[in-house]
Amino acid sequence: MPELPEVETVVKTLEVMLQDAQIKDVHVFYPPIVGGKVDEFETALKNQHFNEFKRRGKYLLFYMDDVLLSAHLRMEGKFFVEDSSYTKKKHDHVIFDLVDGRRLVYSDFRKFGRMEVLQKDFDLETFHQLGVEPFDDRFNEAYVYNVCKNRKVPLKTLLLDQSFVAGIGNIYADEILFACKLRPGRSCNRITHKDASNIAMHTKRILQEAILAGGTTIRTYESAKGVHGRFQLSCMVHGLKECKQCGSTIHVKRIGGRSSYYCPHCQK
DNA sequence: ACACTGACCTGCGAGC
DNA sequence: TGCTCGCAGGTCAGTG
Repeated sequence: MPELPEVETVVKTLEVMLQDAQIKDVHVFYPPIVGGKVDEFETALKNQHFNEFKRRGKYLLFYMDDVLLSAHLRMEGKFFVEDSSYTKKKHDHVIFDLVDGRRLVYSDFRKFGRMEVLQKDFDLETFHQLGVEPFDDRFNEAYVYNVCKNRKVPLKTLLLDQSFVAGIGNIYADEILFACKLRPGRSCNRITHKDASNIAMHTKRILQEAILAGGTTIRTYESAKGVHGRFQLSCMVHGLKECKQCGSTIHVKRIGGRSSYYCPHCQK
């Protein structure tokens, strides 16, 4: 389940593998992935070079010669760089043939991922209603507190709201709230300035640590052909049965339609 | 404006 | 064994 740190790792890995590579041909096997406009998508990307690699929230951004290609992996989307002998597998939905003979393969067994071609000068500030980046200085105590005091949704729901802050998914939302000692179901408008400060601080810290964990494995990806962005983060609550800190039984509750893990003893 | 729900999709594990 | 059912995940359209 790629969240911000995984997307960051995938972008960095693809940058190493694909810098300056040129697309010779594009094959779309499942049209909804590109919004149904297959011809437009293929035509726009033919002969284009991969010039710059960026990330916005959980979106991958490829700056080409004349256009910007964005990709969202959703839950299961993966990019692989293969050689010319590669044959299409069942869950491959988009294949980019490169001029150097390699193939960039987009594989996604749930068909949830999406790609779109945009203008190069597309305003990323408002891209898909995305909010501030977690590492931006604007994501701070004052910002968190001011948004929270006007909202009544559970904190967990707010952290997953991409227009509040871009890039946090279900796993990190649970981990951030554990670090802040706040229950996921706590209403936004019932937090203190100190809580807001903790949310901003722990969000940055946890995402940064996860990026570093993912980053250390980039070399492995280079030798292998796959680009997974799969990092090993030791979770403190998400997916666990017992709290690592106090041994209490972890509770699982559905909040905002998602499974939310928390320790009833450590989180108030 | 905000809050909530269902659709999208497929593999897998639980229960019958 | 073989079937059905529900869950997992992020985003967005639709509804209240």
